[in-house]
Amino acid sequence: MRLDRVDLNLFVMFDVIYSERNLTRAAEVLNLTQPAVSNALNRLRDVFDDELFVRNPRGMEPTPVADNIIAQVREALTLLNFSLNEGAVFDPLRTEKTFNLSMNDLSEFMLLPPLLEELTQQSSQIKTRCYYVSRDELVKDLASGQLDLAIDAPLVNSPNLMQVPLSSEDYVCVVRENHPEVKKKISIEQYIALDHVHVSSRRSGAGHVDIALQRMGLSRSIAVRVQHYMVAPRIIEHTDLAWTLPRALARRLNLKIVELPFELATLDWHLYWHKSADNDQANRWMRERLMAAASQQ
DNA sequence: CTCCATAAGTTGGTGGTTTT
DNA sequence: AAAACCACCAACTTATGGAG
Repeated sequence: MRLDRVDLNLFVMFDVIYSERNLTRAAEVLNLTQPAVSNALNRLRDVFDDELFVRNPRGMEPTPVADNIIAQVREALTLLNFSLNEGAVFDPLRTEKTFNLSMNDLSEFMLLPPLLEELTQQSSQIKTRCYYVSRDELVKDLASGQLDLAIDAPLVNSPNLMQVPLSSEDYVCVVRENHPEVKKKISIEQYIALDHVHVSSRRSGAGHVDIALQRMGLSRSIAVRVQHYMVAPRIIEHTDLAWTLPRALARRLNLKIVELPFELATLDWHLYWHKSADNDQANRWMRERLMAAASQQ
């Protein structure tokens, strides 16, 4: 078999199938339908004259032949990928690329203004599209290239994802100015006595604050639970509710800030990208911009 | 029920031929 | 030599069958 008779894309598929051990998931990563991958695998089976993957309860398990060639295939793909990015020098001033970023509304609020300010100052043609992708879809979307980067809590783990800590914020409590009970400081008893706003993208389950309180044998009353950070400030303005939030956000609101009367772990955000984008100049450039934006807080 | 394979139909790209 | 045309084929899609 000669190389010029083989579709080199089949090796890309081989790499993904080997990682996923599942043709349906491999298809999602490759942005194809399941039968397309099934057919491609058949073509690859012809090339190697071997089954390459056999179905069993653990998924599509590689044959010894597949195990033998995977390392070389990956090495070759890495080299090809590298030469591809070498050739294309990324010029942020000329590229019209659209970056797709997954982040929640808090990250959007905190990071987009400094990021976009810098982009416009450089009169760059780069466009940004932000939408939140849930954690179970994140790895797939980053792998397929639908997403370039994601910002999330340090919970997402996958061998193919790269990550770097982006920011770390301690929490404070806010109430409206002229709140009848809360003055400059509050005790833990006062904190518990207040009714609270809680922000969480999940529909139920204990949050950060409540887990910390539980450890001390305490609990608080949550009057309203909402999914987005940016609705809470207006709720606080119009009620006597309290809200526990990252300090960097609190500083940007016209609300009374009081220090928490108990220890609470920081809120950490990580930046995620797929390992195939690690050497990509555009991706690397945007990572640096986001890290710079995060450090300006 | 989940996941892979196959069938049938569609489409976009390639190479060969003819026309300008 | 370039452009226009055409026929073919590979690889995709959707729909469906069938194995574990």
